[in-house]
Amino acid sequence: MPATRSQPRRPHSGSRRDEVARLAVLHAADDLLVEHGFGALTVEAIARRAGVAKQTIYRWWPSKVEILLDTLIEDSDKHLPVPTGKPTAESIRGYLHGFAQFLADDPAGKVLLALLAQAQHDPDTARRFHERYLVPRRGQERDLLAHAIDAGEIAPALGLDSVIDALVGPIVYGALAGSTISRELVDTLVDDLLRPRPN
Amino acid sequence: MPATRSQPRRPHSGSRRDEVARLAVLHAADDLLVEHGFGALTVEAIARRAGVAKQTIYRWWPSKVEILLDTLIEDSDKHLPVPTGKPTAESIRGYLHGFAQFLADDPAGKVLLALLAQAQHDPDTARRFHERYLVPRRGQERDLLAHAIDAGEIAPALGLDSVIDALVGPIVYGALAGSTISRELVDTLVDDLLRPRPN
Amino acid sequence: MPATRSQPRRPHSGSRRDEVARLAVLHAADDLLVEHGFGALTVEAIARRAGVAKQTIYRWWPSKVEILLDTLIEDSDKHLPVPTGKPTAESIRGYLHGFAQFLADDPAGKVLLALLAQAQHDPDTARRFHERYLVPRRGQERDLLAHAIDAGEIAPALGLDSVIDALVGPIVYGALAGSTISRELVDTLVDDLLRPRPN
Amino acid sequence: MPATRSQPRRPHSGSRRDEVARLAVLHAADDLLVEHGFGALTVEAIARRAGVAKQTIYRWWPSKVEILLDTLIEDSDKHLPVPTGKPTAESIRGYLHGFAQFLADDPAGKVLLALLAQAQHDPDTARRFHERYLVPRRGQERDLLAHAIDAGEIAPALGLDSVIDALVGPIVYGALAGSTISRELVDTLVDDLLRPRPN
DNA sequence: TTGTAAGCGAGACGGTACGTCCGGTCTTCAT
DNA sequence: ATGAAGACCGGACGTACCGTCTCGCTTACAA
Repeated sequence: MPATRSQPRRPHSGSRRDEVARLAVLHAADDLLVEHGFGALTVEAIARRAGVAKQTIYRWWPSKVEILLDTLIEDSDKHLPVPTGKPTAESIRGYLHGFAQFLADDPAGKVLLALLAQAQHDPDTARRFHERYLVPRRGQERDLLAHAIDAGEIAPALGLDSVIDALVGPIVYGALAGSTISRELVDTLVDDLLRPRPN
Repeated sequence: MPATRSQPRRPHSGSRRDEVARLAVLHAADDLLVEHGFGALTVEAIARRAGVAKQTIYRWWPSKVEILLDTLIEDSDKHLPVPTGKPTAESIRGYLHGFAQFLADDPAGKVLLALLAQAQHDPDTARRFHERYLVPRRGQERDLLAHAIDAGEIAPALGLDSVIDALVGPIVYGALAGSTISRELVDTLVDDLLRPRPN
Repeated sequence: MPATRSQPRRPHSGSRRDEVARLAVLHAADDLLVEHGFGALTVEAIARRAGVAKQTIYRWWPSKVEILLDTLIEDSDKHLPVPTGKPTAESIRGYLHGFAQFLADDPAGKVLLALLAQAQHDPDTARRFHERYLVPRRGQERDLLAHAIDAGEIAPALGLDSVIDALVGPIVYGALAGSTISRELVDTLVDDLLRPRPN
Repeated sequence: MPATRSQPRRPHSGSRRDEVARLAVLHAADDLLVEHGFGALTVEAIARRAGVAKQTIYRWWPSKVEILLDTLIEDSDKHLPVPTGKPTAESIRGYLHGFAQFLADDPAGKVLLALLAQAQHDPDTARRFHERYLVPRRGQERDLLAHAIDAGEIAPALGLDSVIDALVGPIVYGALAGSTISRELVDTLVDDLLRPRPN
């Protein structure tokens, strides 16, 4: 019986979705993941931390994975946009360095890794992670490379998807395995795979 | 009345560790993982499937992750040995193709992916997975490359770990993301990263 | 195209209490109780069944118990009035037989039993049930007997409340326990307790 | 993470049912009912109060009603046995007075009333309450009266069940309605219904 | 004629309890 | 000593209602 609570009880928004609650959930999930890992990321803990009823979470998200997808999509568009300006080899290189740093340092990078991991454990997660994140981002990346090819900036010997796998794979794998990917490695990959010497 | 002892009831061994039970647990874990995914891989389910008491599992393995590690190490040494004979660029290429196929088709490959995933969720898993699998195998792979360099078969421009990350990363990432890594991609990586043209 | 207004949508009444909604709630509560028992009698279910917003219920009734009290009082005055005409032993006997039948067959009888039951679980219900139902009715019954005594129709050996308890108790208890009270029992009680033979 | 608990953790009993836990549950249920009413009698509260896991309750009792039935049967056999010795009118009278007091003062009396109430709300409760309590006890009471008739101690004008309803009904109804049944009422009922004057 | 005030259906909100599942620890008993 | 069996505490799951609230609409009455 928590009758001693004196503060005036944040009024809720009525019959429209409560944006405050929505953000509280997203941030609580993010924080819990970063602070205590995916294992501690239970719906109950999120609700507790966000100061929100469990039902409010279940009303809007079918699973905690969708919560993470929401935060990942927002943050990844914000912190790691795929370059859209004039496509140069340098902008691609910069994007890849940014990606490595995103995975290593940004909370949203942990979210990405957690989702990629959870996708191995649960087919539904895999499907949704592909639909909502991997496929759209892969599309943007393909565009980036295609435009750079059109502009004559790069001339990869492999198909677009293969090149992207070859560039992104080591970065992601390094983050998963806990090793740090050297800047040199990324640079070498860019040099070797995107601008094969013409001879 | 001959039927009082209705079924033969495999007798257990008394005071030595029961090898039958050990194998039953390993196989049950493997089967459950392949058939129903990591999410269905509970200790209770393993015990049920193996026809073994839960306590028998906890007596010998501190967690289900160690069970998977046991199966992974046995199977991976058996199905995907790191080449130890005369080191050639071709044997390395063969090893990488074998690795891709191992991840795609072999049940033990699913175990590897599951452990790599679980390592993202749980620091203990990460530590043990590194200690027992990643580090030893990385050591063998480093030896492989070092011997090939000594033999003049390859001449990578990057450090050993970076090269391995660059070669293995795309394969693992492809398996994680569900895409199929083309043989061509592996070949190109081998060509570009291990035998840079001397120009 | 006459069908744009697909269903007529009963308009509500504006700034006065909506009598249609009031009756819908009372009937919904009654029906739910009879059809699915008190356990299914939730405010949400009543609102759903009555086609009424939950808030409309909470605006007018402090609890579902008050809804039941409203229906009980209306129905019990209508279906089981305490006789007020010339008081005879026979009218008392008839009232008791009517009471037994009311409990056994009338939906409002189920409401009475449910409230008597709920009063055991919740002191507020007990208080309100006494105030609004038991006490007034007991008063009418006491008047009935008092007038019959004045008229020389009966001569009970016990106080009024005790006699009423002795007459009504078995009927109620029979209904609660699910047994059927025989007409003979009621008749015997009336004979023995109201008209003790003078010798 | 309640890691500060210093007390040595009552060890549990292994693969046999834990009698300590069983009694803790029964007493917790009883206490909660008496102290805070049936409304506060949730399975979670019982578990909390008994210091027992919820699952331990669900393992042994299908519902909280069965818990109450267990306590009622034990206590009611102990505190209010149906007389079995030489059957006299006086022993019957004593039993009825004891019954009135049991309902008014004994915690187990509250349990009986709560179950009788809950039986009105839920058919399953009704069925089990009849099977496990009402029917057996009614059988004993019928035996008591039958023996007393055989012994010439009483000579009721009604059938056994009707007599019992007439005697017990007012007592139970009084307890339900919160009124106190006078000793005089019980005595009068015994006199009038069991020993009709022979004229 | 037009505020304005109240009632209305709808439904989101913070909570509590439900009954189930599994984790990891413990004890008993047969082998 | 080992292993099968299974009870135990703990705690998360996803659902159902609770009682409160705000929204946008409709209607009736008063200015």
